[in-house]
Amino acid sequence: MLGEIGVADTPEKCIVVAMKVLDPFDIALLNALQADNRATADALARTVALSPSAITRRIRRLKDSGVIDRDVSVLSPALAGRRLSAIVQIQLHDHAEEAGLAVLRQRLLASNHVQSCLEVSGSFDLFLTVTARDMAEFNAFADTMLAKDAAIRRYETSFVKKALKQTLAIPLDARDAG
Amino acid sequence: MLGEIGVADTPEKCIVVAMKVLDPFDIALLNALQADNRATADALARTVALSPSAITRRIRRLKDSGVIDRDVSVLSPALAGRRLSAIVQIQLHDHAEEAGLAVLRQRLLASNHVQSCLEVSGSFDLFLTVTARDMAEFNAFADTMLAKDAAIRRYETSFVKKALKQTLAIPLDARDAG
DNA sequence: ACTGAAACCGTTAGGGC
DNA sequence: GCCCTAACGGTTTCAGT
Repeated sequence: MLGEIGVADTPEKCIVVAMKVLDPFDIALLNALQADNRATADALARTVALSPSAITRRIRRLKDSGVIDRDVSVLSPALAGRRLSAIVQIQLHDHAEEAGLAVLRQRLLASNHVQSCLEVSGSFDLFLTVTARDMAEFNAFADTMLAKDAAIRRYETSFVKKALKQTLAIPLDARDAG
Repeated sequence: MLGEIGVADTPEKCIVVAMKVLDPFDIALLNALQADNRATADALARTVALSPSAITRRIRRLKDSGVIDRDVSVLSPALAGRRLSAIVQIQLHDHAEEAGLAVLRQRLLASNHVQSCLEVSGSFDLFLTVTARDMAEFNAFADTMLAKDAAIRRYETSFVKKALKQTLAIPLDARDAG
């Protein structure tokens, strides 16, 4: 569905395969949808200066071209607050084999306890956000997923006391237009 | 934006009041909607063993009661990959005044460069995920938001080399019912 | 300069809820 | 009533003659 990024056969234009460029209308639309994707075309038409049908056409196009990856519901932070969230910073072995790393990555991505998994620069290599019902479940996760893994040299855990903000929205502006 | 757990100070925040319990149908619905909130009631009815009209009723109720906080579009990771993401770990001054902290928190939450802001245990106090168009914009953010702030003792930045996974989904199961 | 295709837009009418 | 979808007609752009 979505092309791989940045294989720059053409320097500027290949943001997404089927999507030439994003014009200011697309930018406005994407920002609105990142805040509320259940807004009706009529409602969006009041914000974006387009007709409802033009809105729906563009949304359709943005989705088909893969600019919009998915549409999801976000549960209440209050609900999340009843659970346990942890930040896990992982240091890998310097000479870890790629095969072992691939297995680790795959296992982490497959686990629905893992909310985010980022490769980072610095003294640690991987950065996880982990969610669990309680400490027992987190310990089970750590024991089975992290402690035994041969590619992991060490890891450090910080527990989230309070989530003040969490979003995946990317703020776009005119400079993101093609 | 974020509700305190179980504290009903404002109508929108009191989650469990309007929502007595989540039964297994609600759990299944929430898991489905966290993956795809544009799924039609008919499609959901094939997964969840309920009629389409019952589905829409329940979704309506979950939204009104605040269990579902919001519905959003998530942009392509490929688009995000063109930008710069950073993890910023912040250590506050031991004797920082609450007033200064509140100002800092508010400024961080108001910035749309800040994707997540978490209070954590451990040697650092705050945990940020920051998105910026490029290094220049990130530096501008760090200079204006972090470097000058009196409440901040020090901060460490790790740059995201590759985002392998990012979601806000909370995996629910039968034990979350009741 | 002319033309035809393509990509837009906006307005409609029909169907569901 | 509102909402979504599909189809129609008008406008602009641009390549090629």
